[in-house]
Amino acid sequence: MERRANDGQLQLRVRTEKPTLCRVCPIRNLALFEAVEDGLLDWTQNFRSQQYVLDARRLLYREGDFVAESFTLFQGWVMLYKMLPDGKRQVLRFALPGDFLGSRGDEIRVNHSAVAITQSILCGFPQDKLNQLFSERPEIVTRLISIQQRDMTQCYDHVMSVGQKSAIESIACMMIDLFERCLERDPNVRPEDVHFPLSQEEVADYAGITLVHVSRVFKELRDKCVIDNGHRKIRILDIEALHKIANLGVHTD
Amino acid sequence: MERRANDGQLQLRVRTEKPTLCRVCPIRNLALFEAVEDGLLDWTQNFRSQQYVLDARRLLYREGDFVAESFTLFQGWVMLYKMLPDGKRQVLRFALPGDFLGSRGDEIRVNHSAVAITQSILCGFPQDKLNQLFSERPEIVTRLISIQQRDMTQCYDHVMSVGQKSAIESIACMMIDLFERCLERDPNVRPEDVHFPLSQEEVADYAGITLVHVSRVFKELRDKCVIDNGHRKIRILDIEALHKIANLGVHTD
DNA sequence: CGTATACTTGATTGTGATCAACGACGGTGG
DNA sequence: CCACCGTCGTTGATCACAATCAAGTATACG
Repeated sequence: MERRANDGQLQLRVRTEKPTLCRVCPIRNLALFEAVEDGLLDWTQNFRSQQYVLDARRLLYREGDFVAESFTLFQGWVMLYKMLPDGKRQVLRFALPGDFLGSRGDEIRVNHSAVAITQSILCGFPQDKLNQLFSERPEIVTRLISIQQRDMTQCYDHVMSVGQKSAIESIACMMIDLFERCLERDPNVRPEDVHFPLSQEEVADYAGITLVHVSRVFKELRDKCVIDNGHRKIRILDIEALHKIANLGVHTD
Repeated sequence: MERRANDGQLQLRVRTEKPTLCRVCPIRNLALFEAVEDGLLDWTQNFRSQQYVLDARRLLYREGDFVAESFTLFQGWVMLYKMLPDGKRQVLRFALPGDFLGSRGDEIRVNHSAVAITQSILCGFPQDKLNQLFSERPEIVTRLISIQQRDMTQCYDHVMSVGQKSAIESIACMMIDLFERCLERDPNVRPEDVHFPLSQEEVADYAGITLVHVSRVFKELRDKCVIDNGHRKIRILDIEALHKIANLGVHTD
């Protein structure tokens, strides 16, 4: 194995442009503040420390770090992963706009790393302010619990996929999941315009197979006109076909 | 494939013996009420609906069910799993005494099933009472969030294990995890007395390999005097050796 | 004592890993 | 605009880990 030495610097820049406002946030319905009533949004705004920019390939945090801030991903794609001593990498999750990247407070180390796939914008919430917010607005706590439970559900699906499905099934599942999440974020987009900014290596490390094999599976799917792919670009052509391949369970919700 | 048709009835019996008291609960330090101060325990007690008994091999709930109650496992082992249409099963988690089995309320279907491995006792909390409890005791919400985050961390480790590790590494990880959790629950037990009431098929479905292969791996570990196993009984003989085999990451926490 | 469940072992197969080389594309600097 | 280089992707040959198929033995349990 012995792959990339994970030497990217932590490089979260404070965003210099005028920060966007919670009040008019286009992804709020997906995010932690979904539960907040409109009149309160200028107030919750104050609990956000900064908006940050994270360039592609830069680390948001690294396995073992103490992270004293949580984030809502506002724009871009962020990838969560873990590494083994022998250099093998497992991708745990692809975070899309609206997703909450929560730490466990500054006294506990995170057990995974997070890196930007594309240039990303994040809203930062210092842990202490977040705790204060939680104690004052119980509906936000309820929302957090519900977000965590959804994440757990997705993680269970992921375990199922990696543990029991064949390479092609696993990849089909993954494509369907990402596709649906993209549509959810941009309901008006034409399905044929949806694309994922992922390399085959990232797909491989998510699905628990090798990048060589991903290439072969992609070729097969290309030949069947199910997907199209190029340089860090994957496009779904036939979502129905993917569903047939994916071998989904009955209650994937 | 085409395995067992998952036809066990849901069979949660109300426990007839005198219910145990939260106030003197031996596993409270591991459970949801860890955060509750002693003086309040008689009060929290009232939010518990019943204590239940679930016999071995009986289902607590089934994938797709609406579950209107959450549980704290008081005694026994419970297994969470999902199934694929083709009969493949993925075990998601082994719940041990003190673990919280939380539903998402009665309007959302659970995406996995739960079955007792050994006869188990569970404390039941109806969702509405739980919500009331949460609104009155914020420290319990904090505790729930922290439990969920720990569960997430463990699920990430599981994905890593299933996705990137070899069969023997994956099994070694699993044994270490269970061993540590057993010691945590019974700090005074002699390590050589710890054993897991698991069949090789359950181990296989957790690690994402076949039961035949588990048998071969177990034989290898037996030959090296690392574990000992028999009829639904696995015993750790050499935890150090397991650590060497397990290929653990640095920050598994 | 008989039957079901759990486990073992051998033979064979196959999916996906590994090794290796090459090709395509995009970005950068001259 | 072109040459260069690094990243990304493709393809073929070979290998290995674990799956599958198939019988068998032990153990628990009624």
